[in-house]
Amino acid sequence: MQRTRGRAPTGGRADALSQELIVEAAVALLDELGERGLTFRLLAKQLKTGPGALYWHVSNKDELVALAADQVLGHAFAADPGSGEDAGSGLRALAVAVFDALDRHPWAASHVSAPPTLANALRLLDRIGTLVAGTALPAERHFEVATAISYYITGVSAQIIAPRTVHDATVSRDAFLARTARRWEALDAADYPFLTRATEHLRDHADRDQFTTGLDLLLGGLNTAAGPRPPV
Amino acid sequence: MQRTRGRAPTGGRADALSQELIVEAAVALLDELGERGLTFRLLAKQLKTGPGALYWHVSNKDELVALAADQVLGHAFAADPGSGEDAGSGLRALAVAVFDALDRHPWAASHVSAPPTLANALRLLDRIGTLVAGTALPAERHFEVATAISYYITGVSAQIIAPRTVHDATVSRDAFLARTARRWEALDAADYPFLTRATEHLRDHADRDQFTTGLDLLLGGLNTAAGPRPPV
DNA sequence: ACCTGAACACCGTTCAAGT
DNA sequence: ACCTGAACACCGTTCAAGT
Repeated sequence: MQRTRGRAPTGGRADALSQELIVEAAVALLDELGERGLTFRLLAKQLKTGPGALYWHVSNKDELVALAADQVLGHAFAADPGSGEDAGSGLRALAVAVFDALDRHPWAASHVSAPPTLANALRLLDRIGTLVAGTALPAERHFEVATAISYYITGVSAQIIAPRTVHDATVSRDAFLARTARRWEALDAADYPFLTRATEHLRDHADRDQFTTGLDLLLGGLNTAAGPRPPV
Repeated sequence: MQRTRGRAPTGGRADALSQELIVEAAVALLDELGERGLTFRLLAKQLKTGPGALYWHVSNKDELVALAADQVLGHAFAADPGSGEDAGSGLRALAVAVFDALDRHPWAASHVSAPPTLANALRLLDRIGTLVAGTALPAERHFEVATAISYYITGVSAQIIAPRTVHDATVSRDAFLARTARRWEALDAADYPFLTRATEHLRDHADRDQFTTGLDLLLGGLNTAAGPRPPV
């Protein structure tokens, strides 16, 4: 299970493999070729070994992709300005940093899963929880609220970002939205009264704004839940 | 693209294939064996044909799974009591119906993707939009708010439900939570001040409550956003 | 128009053998 | 302890041939 950590702990060959090295190379391949493009054969070739060698450091492809996605999640902490402000703005900044990190590595979005078990996912939930704990909310609600926020961040990011991994290779985002808008327009207005009038919004929408709209609703709900006390 | 619809439009053989038949059989196999267990060879055998025949009705496995997931989403409408109440309770009932439908078919959770293009996903967003339109919110915000709610429902459901498809075959949910709780306890309290104290909440938590906690926060935020008018 | 099934071009993963 | 690479047991998908 644990296998090697650390890089060539002394006396190892200079070009020794390690889980870090493998995950790093996997991220690069995933960025370039997507999840289907990542292959143990190809990855092994890049690292100048045989496919079997990789299995000494990761137990299978699922674990490898999960580790790679957690690596991407880690980028968010580098971008996040960190605390120093009130809980509300801290949560918002953190959420946006996660969205942006996943936005740059779309294949990762659908692989950040709950409850967290990997290093950076754990860090994320802990940070959210600590911010929530600095709120007017009663202590017994901290965990459920922190979890709800964490689920929103990763779940909604995945909803918005993951579809890109399917289409982007073949059609551009704009072309996809335009085609979808045309399909909505062609629907029967009696069956779909809302969608048939909403197509211009679909064409114009910015993904990041979609994410923050719901986020602000959720964080706004926090104020309500906490009662009329200092802003969260 | 379009291929056959409808079942044996007259003069067809009684046992003729159709997309509906294929999707129905796929749902059954997905329920039983999960996404990896669904195989064109196996599916063809169940339907007493060769694998090639399926490609006349669906273009590939991705499309088949997407259609199967949309089928599952359709179950939610059967369960939903429907309108007759205010927007807030209507949205809540619809959201919970979707969660429960996905809960019964966990493999589907990660395949409901946005923006909607398939029949039931379209219906869902239209229904949410219609409910939101019956709110005090200004009209120009209807689309973004409806989308935000829709993203919450499918995205957070997927976060909560999808992990089960990975573990359930090997370990039970309780065993997984217990193991995760133990890992959290073993973390350094200085690095993870929140998580190390939260493990009992993790063990006790009910998935469905996690979903509704965030949902109520989000819907509560709607009241704030709409100003002090009649409840949404 | 729709079905058949063999064949192609891959995969992830294992494992005996090496160093 | 770690690496090698051939081999196993599959896949999704295609396509010439049938009805």
